Amino acid sequence: MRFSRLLVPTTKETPNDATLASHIFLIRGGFIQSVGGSGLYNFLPLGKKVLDRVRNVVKEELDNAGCQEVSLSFVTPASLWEESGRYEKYGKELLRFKDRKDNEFVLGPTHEEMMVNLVRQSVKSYKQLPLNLYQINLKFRDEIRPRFGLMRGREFLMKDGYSFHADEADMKREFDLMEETYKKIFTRLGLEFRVVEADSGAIGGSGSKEFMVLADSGEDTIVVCDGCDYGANIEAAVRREKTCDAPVPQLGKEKIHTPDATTMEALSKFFDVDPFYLVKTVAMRALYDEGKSQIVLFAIRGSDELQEVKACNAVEANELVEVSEQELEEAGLIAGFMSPLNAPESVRVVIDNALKGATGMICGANEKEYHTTGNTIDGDFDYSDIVAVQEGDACAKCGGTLRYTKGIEAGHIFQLGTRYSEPLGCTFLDENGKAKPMVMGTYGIGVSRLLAAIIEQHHDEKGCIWTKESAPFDLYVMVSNIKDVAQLALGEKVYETLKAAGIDVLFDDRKDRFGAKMKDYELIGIPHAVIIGKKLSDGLVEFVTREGMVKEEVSADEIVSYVQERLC
RNA sequence: CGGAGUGUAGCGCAGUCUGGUAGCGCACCUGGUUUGGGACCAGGGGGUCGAAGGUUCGAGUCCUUUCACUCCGACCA
Repeated sequence: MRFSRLLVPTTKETPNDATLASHIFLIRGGFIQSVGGSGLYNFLPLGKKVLDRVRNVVKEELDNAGCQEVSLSFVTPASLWEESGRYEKYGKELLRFKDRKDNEFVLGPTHEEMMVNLVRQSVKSYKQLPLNLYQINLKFRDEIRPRFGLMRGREFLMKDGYSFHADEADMKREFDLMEETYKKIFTRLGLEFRVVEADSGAIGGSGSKEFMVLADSGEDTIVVCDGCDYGANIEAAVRREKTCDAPVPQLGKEKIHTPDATTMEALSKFFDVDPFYLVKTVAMRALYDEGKSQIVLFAIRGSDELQEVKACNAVEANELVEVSEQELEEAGLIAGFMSPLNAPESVRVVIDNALKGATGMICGANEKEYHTTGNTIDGDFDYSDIVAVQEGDACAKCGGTLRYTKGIEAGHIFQLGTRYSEPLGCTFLDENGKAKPMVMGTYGIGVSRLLAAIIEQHHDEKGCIWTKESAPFDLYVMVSNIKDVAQLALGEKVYETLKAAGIDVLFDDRKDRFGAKMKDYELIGIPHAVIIGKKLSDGLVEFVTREGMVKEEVSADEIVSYVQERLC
């Protein structure tokens, strides 16, 4: 491709809303273009090329693993979503609309329902199983707050795969195969990543794993162990039960006047006890289908933090929202002095596993300006793991030290079981002619997000540094001064020869000066370049490696074979 | 959803306080010079000043309403 013919609107200036390297360089490099903000982007020729190359890597590895590509309608009938029960569960992120006949539709944010619908219509026998179908298609999620360019757009390209099995064991086999396949994909793309245990979110199911591309700018916090290979999203991370060196407070069962002790810190000072022996009670409103809701008190140790996703799962709510003091009062609760022990009947109580059987605990009294001491937590409550693992906690697996790191969720695989096949009636006949729901797995990769992830990991202050398999071109060839007949002639020859040899070359034949072209090269970030310039009079050209901007002088006569050698 | 901010040329911004015929940089077009680190000179095109209503002889500027976008927060009671 000749640069003079390519639409690459590179800019010197940074769009004012871009803060992340990937966002800045993808826009400045002319890969993508914002569509009036709000998380929508156009892919320009360079961006489309990268997208296609990444997509091809994904497709090749999946096809190798025996998956089959399909393409489902992006517009999906609302009735399917009602059938699965997700029409409400998914909430406001579902973009709903009506057609001229007043039929309701949604733009697919993920396609479990559609794929199950496809399979239930065409698969009837155990002989047709297992089956792994995927597509690489647009998705739309009406995000609360789109940001960071391609990292969290509303419309995005996603690979979503679904597998169908006769039994649990076969589904697990496929799940492991997908984990291996995903590792190959991310490795080929040149990414440093970590596979971690995860929460299943709105998709549902159990035993899910996320593929986290490690980057400080990642939106997810992941917990990793120094001692073993344990890794988990903070939303799902577990730890070895915590202990406290400070002694159990020897206070009898009493009600104490504690006027200003409305925070854990103040309470800890007031009684001079470690927060470990305080009960922190967090009130939240749990939202359910059909507008139902309930106030829930989550009780954890004062030294812990509530993990909201875990808490939400513990009460099987669609969402947790905060509760105003007024609402608390109406429910018979007093902010700052709440207790799970004698809570009003209308509120639900969930107690963290770590508190089960705890003694000597200090709690609110459910009475203004009073706390009670000497409590033992042993009642007949709902117990659940609802705390956030903290840095320095001990690994449940090996006892090593856990620490936080940041990651970009690039892939997520789930063991779904019959979560969708059952309500949607996706059954098959087994060897005995009995109808059974299929056992499913589902597997996603954020393909457009991967472009951002690659740049987050591979860039410098000057621009992008694409990895071999993601680069928009294999090689960039620059003629420094196109008015120099010898330079131009060599450039044309190198371009044509390498192109014929199957190398994808971007040939910079623009009239611009050396500096401007160099800036563009560095911004666009093709892995290697050949620069034909002044030294051609001495029979020399330069071979450049974008990573580190390493320049090597090569004889002009040998440059073609040199490039072929280096690019293989 | 709460808080803050911004809407003026394709992009980045000034002008708004104090009302008087819309400006700068980048990008773009024409001609010329220049060619190893985002060149220079000369000329040029491009605007319903987010939208609606109001005040005024006159509104980008003041008032009211509204829409959009961006940032921060979402929880330790």
